[in-house]
Amino acid sequence: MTSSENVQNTHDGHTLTSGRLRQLHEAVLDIVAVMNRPQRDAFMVRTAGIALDRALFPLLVLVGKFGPIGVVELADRNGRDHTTVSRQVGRLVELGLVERQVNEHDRRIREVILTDRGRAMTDRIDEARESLMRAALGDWSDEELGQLATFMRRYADAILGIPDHHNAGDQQNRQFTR
Amino acid sequence: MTSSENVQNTHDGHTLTSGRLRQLHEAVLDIVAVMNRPQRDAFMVRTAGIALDRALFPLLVLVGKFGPIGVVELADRNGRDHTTVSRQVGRLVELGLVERQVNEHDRRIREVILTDRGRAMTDRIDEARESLMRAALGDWSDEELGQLATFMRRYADAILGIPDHHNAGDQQNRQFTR
DNA sequence: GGAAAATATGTGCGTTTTACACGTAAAAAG
DNA sequence: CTTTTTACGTGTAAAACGCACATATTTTCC
Repeated sequence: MTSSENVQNTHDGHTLTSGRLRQLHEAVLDIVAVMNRPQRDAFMVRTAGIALDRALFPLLVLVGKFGPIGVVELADRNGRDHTTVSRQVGRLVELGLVERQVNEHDRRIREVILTDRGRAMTDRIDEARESLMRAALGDWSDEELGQLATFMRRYADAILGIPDHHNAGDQQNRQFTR
Repeated sequence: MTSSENVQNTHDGHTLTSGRLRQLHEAVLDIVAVMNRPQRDAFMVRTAGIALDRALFPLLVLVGKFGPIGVVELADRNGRDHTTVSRQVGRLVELGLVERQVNEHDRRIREVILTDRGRAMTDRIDEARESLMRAALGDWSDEELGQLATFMRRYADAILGIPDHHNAGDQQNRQFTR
């Protein structure tokens, strides 16, 4: 049952070697590692010139990117329980960086949106990130960048499409805490 | 200073539009979101048939992928302080999933490696992940998959290359806690 | 139309996770 | 060979987190 030569036919006749998938997974792990580096956030926040709790930074960025956005969706994108995110949003409100507003079509949803101050901050963060990305990707050709972006988008959509699923709390909702 | 038409020349004459970079960043955010979903880990762990604390799972996978690996490097890949990871490794040792061994050439480093039991577990996790990936990427052609993997690897290397850097704690080592 | 189920959000509260301060040991730099 | 840097670990206290539970709104279905 070693997987070194494991090959499996897919429904439409293509084959995916384990090796290729592992290679892909390894690259993704590296990317996630970089994105999860706290120093990375720290640099951006410092550039933006504002002190912000570690846990709040990714939320602010997500609100900027995907807002107006509900707490549950925000929690999903952030990989945290919605109760945790709810509290963190509360802190962002206190800091004057975001606001809540009831969704027009579904009054259960209290959308989170950036305030002017929050927008100013994410703008500076975007600039900092863009600067870093330019430095990292400066030697890529325009065509290559286009292909990269296309593949990334397509891959993201593919894995986003995996049924939320498998996991979907069954037996108990409890997490598997030891 | 709006960025809608912001274009900047790079050292070798190419241009990177902000739009393209933003598009790329958004895709990366989606990917990271999926990877960070706790339910995802939960599913894998359940598949592997063993209860494992949430925080321990990513470490086990990293040790399997990159081990033997030192605590500091593990901490970097995991985006946590090395003291945190040190303790978590201790727990993995207690669970009999990993072992520590002093590096032969640098006795400061206590490499972390999988035990047979740990390897058996990561093998099952790998199978579960592979199954998910096949489901998600089953309709990609072999050529496309190759390109995807290549681009991912190249992008990972590019951002891994960003000097650890900018951030590098200066004034104080203290994190920017509020 | 209305009961039942599903979804979105939020608070109480105990647990888990995390990082800073500090110390030791080994290697690298000078 | 002294100084600096790097790797690792423990004490301690705070931050982050999630489950149980409750409310409000929408959706489902008979």
